[in-house]
Amino acid sequence: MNLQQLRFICAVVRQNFNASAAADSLYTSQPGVSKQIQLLEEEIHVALFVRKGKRIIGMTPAGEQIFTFAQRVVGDIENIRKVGQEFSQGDRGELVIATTHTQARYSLPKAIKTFMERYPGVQLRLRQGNPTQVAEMLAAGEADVAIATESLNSYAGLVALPCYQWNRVVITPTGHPLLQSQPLTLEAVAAYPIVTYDQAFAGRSLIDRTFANHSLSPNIVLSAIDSDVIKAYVELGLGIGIVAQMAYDPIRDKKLEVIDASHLFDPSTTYLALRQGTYLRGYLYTFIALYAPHLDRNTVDQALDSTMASRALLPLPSGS
Amino acid sequence: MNLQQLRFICAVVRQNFNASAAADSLYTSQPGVSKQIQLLEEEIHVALFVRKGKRIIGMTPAGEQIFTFAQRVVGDIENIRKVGQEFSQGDRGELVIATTHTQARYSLPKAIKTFMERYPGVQLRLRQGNPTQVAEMLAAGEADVAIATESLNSYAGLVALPCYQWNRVVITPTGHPLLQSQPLTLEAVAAYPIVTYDQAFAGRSLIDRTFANHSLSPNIVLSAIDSDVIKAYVELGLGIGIVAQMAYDPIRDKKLEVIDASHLFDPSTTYLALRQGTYLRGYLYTFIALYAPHLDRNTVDQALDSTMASRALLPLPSGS
DNA sequence: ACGATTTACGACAATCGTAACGATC
DNA sequence: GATCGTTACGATTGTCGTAAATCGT
Repeated sequence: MNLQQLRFICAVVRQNFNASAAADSLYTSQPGVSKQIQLLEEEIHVALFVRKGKRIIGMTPAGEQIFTFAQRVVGDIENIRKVGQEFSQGDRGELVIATTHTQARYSLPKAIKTFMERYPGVQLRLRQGNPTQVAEMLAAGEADVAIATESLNSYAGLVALPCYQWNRVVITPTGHPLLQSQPLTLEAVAAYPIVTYDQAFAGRSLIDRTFANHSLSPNIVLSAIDSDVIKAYVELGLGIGIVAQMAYDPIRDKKLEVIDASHLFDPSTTYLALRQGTYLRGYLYTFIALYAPHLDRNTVDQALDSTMASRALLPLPSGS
Repeated sequence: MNLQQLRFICAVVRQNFNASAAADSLYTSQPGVSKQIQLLEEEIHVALFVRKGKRIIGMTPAGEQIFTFAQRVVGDIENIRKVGQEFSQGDRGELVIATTHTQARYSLPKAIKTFMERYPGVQLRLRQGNPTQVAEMLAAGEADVAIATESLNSYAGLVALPCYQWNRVVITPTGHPLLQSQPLTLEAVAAYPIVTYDQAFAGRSLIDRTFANHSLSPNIVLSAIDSDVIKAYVELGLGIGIVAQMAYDPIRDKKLEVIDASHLFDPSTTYLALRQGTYLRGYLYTFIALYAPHLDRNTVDQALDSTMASRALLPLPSGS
């Protein structure tokens, strides 16, 4: 048995049972992948993959069980590498943050700036996507940490930590009639065409729910992935915008006016997620503390361990 | 990086930082072990072991962290092997039970007999030792399951499941004066020389505690590891015996008389322990259910997982 | 001086990639 | 016919064990 063989298994599964794609993803030849998998199957006398003729189309039950172990092994090898880097070159390395546009653009810059000054040897990479993609990147090991407002809680193998709460503002072109209605009500907002976030982004589901709870059917004329696009279309007069408060910049956004809407919507919470069972580089703790000061090293460790704690002894059965 | 390298690391640690012993335990040459470890250290640019000159005397902090991961990897490789065996030859294999003499002699035979009839292809091995050794055998992966009355709860990485409760009897040579004292009291027992279990065996600590709680200092003239030895010396008239009830056999032990002592001592519980994170062969579940019928497969799985369950989300800090 | 570790070296085995073949959609 | 997987083969690399050298107790 081999590490390579286990890596190949994981890659083939992750590439939807396509051995060629798996080979590409590991920068090796496809025959090598096939052969190693065959060798392993031969060694343990069990078929791991279901083949239809020569095509791999799925896993056997044994394969599924073995896959879970193989995954953990591959992850642990990665962990060992990270420990090595941590001790050999503590403040050099790579930090990959998977996040959404809004976080990358508005909530992260400050922490990232401080971090880069303190760790000039760390290469920072931002990988953007929608919250689901962000969670998947983290789960697949393509990122060290994920930051997003939705979808991070439900993923198995990930631990989500609350970072901060935020609420929304309504933005309008200058001189918009909505600016007169004081105080702002949901009904007033729903009377105008609305531009806001795409489904599954930045608490869009909460916006929908809020309107629905008041039996309102807002006219959402345009939905976009990021706050900047929304602002641009609001500037063009296509409608009023509902965006995260942090996305409004009074200096930059001179052509927009802002009305606080925190009394209309429940606050949303932005989470930071980590993969369970992974070794965290020292500078990652630092970064997390910079971004969310209440998440110090102990708190983070505890949260990651809390899933492993709480040993429960079974009670004795009533009979002798 | 290599599986072999990780195995070597684990072996060296387990052999108290003796590379030669590690090599022997893995049936390979000692230079090979040294070389592979050096190669790994070179690859990750970190010393794993602390050397005094050429002698390995301990681990570096990095080494300790890596060791924990290496251990898990080695365990998972073993798990993969077991899954393979389970699916390729479900009712063939090996079952190693680490247990104490009393369990092996008096509580296990019935379950083992039934088990062997049902699984003629499984090689059963009983490994005996004192409760601490039993726990260590299990933790080291030298046994699949451990059964003992003490010391199984405190071990990290092991999960202990209660099997059954039992109490003690006093045994005497025929015609012993103690047989007249009805009902039996602790004071009466303490008046005679006593033969019972060795320290750390079969609830000996509970016996000591019970006497101590009554401010009695029993005269324990002989302590032995197993019930049979105790019975032999009681037959010789060296004293009265305190043994587990199950160890008294009215047919075999014709030269002994028995007095129930369950009103004098609190019951003891015999536990069955498993290593966390190990794949359990199907027949092991069967065996456990034969031995302790309330421990069915689901119950066991749940107990093994319960340490991993209970995800807890941290509360938000009070300030936004 | 002995036990233990590292270094050196040679034989062997395993792995990898290219090329050709077979099957499937 | 294009994609995907297996087979075949040669070059390279890595691994393992013996023998010798080195270090520390």
